[in-house]
Amino acid sequence: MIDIRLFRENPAFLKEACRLKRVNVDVDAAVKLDEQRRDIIQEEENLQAERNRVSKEIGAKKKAGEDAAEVMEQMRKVGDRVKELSQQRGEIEQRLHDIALSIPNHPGPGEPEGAGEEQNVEVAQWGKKPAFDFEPKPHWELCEKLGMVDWKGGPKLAGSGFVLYKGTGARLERALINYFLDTHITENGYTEFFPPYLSNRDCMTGTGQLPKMAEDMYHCEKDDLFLIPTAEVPVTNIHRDEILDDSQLPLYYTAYTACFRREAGAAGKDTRGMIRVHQFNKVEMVKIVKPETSYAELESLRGNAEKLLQNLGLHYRVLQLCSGDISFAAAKCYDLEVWAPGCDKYLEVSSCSNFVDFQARRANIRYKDKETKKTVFAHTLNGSGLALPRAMIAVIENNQQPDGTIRIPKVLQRYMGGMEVIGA
RNA sequence: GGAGCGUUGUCCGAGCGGUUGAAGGAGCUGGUUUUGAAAACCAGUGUGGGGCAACCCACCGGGGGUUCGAAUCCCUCACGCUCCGCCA
Repeated sequence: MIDIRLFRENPAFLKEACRLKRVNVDVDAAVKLDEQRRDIIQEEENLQAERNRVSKEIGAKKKAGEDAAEVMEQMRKVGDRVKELSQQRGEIEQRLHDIALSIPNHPGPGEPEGAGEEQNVEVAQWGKKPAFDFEPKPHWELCEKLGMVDWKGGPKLAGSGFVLYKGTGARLERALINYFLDTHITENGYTEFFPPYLSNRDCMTGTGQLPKMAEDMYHCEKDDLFLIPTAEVPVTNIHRDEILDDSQLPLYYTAYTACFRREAGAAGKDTRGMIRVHQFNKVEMVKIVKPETSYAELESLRGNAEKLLQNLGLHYRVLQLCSGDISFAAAKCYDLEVWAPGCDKYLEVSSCSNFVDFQARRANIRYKDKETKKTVFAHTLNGSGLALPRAMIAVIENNQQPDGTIRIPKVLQRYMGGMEVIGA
């Protein structure tokens, strides 16, 4: 959430954020509401102060055995008026809050401006597209032939957009998850968590999925719980409503979870294979850091994700997202896209974002700064490291051989019981 | 699902309906003492909001109510603990 003080201090900044993120919000209406709110507060608090003062006098009078009926009647009227004002204020604050929640985070200075993905800027590349002396096949054919996925099973069990991995397919998925997690906890200094897959409304609002993304999430009405669309939600919310000690920061957390997305607006896109599905696996990295370090932390976070692709020997490119393509809550974002020769396109396997204080403000994650002795909002970041099944697709399609077998990258072999080739 | 108990500041923990923003600890910060450290002693130390300011207001799990006045009484919801039932 944006700082509501900005409604009176710098509404232009908020309008700019909306314009850059291509979001339409009536900032001027909020500015007016904010003024009304302050007027009411003034009157309300004056009356409360009066009531507090007189009430003490009533106490004193009664103790002295004097009659206080008249002033008590007066104060009853004051109380009624306060109640009235407080109700008015409540309504205004609700509307103000709704508007505040719908204002996106301002992209940091120097972010490329643009309307959509066409304006994203490629900032790095690693490796190159592998050369095949045969026509590389798409993963759905390879998986079918090797019995790695039961393509009928997912739809039969849950519906289209669900995948039933099988045999070496299931094991390869698990190998990638373990490889990613182990790397983060042994080499990159992250602490592993294994959170619930359902989160409550407070968590969803804290990280910014609600109210905007409600349509994209699976919701259990009876319990008012949401299936998490990413581990970012539970992991970032671990410290919701807490004041951390300065010495605890930075916090590096990682978690594997399944992720659930209704993909409400994506009908017809990537329907073939398992590029876009309703349930997928992902290892996520989350950082909670001091403000002055967050942009540097974003670079190292991105480095952690990139290293995984490098060790798998997969060619990828890094995009810096333009203002219109950065997510609602983020200030700066890199996407890592891995090359998939069978699909003949780049696939997004990681999105690394700096949210600065936007999520922290919503989720109320603060820390006590030792130097200034102030309680301030922390900065939060997160990034995939990495998202399945796209990483799996890349491994399969890049390592295929003319006979349809698949070489297993060196770093994964120990997780596959020493297996070197699938289908040999 | 039923019954009982509980939820107070960074943490632990008191709290009769009126001067309690909240006793007492712990922690933290500063000071005295010490060759230095520890200990001891003294002082300070919550969050949010309104106002140029003096200052004022709100906050004792969330929401509502009673009252001139609520951390304290009532209702309700959430969470936690204990016991019972049910299931694994």
